[in-house]
Amino acid sequence: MERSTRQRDAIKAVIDSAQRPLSPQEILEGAQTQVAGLGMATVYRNLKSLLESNRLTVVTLPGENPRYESTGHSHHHHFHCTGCDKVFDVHHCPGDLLDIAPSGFTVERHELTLYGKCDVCSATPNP
Amino acid sequence: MERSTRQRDAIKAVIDSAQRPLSPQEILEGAQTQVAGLGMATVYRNLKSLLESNRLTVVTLPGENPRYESTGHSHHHHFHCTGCDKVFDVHHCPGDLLDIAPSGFTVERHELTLYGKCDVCSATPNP
DNA sequence: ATAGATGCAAAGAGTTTGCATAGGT
DNA sequence: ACCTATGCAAACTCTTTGCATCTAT
Repeated sequence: MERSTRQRDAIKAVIDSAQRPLSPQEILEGAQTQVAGLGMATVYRNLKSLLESNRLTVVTLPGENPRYESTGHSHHHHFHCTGCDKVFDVHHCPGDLLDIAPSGFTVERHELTLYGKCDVCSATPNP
Repeated sequence: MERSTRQRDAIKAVIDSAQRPLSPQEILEGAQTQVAGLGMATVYRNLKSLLESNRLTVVTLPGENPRYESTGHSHHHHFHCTGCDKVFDVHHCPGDLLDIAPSGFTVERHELTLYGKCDVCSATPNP
């Protein structure tokens, strides 16, 4: 069975407490404040097992390396602000996308990313 | 100015004639049928310049390496088959996603990816 | 003739894996 | 005691870059 180690607990804690998806590097640095000698391989191994058990979700933005966030939250999407480059959760969903796939195709799930200006950047014409 | 070479022409031709986004490897293999000695570095260099001049679009799917497709296809989305791992264009669109973003947010564009089984994989219970 | 383009190989960046050891159960 | 998890380093994959050569203009 899966053991509870200081490393694993630290990694989970960093991801769970984050307000946004984190890169492996950010996760490493965050967890290293609790477990000094933590290595990147351990981060990746834990990310992998967390992903396989669906406790983690990958967030892939164009041109950027993958980021990871806790699955605990309900189904949601992302809003990528083209002004400040932050990524926000969007908890609404267009739903019912089964009918837009070509006939014969079976839709299992979907990912939606919105691009635009967040509330702050919308209110600030020129940063 | 930009020169017209056999390599560049072959690379463009492969991408333009594809009905789906292609990986650098697929582009290399396709273009090599026309230009035997073509190297991967040349593919990447051309992808880069095509991207910079907006003649190409990156398609970045979670957990996948980037794929490339020619710009100028009308607005569409992607369907990622979890069976054969190919990516298909989806020309329908749920449209009108402005209202699902938080208030104060301005939506400029959106990306939608469907996951499931393509027609071939849907018809083949066990590969 | 000249400057951009190519091919090769080496270099980078990110991620994975083999192996000996530490540590949870 | 057993056996998973870790740390380190090497291996791997994907992408970029340096350099000599080629070639379109």
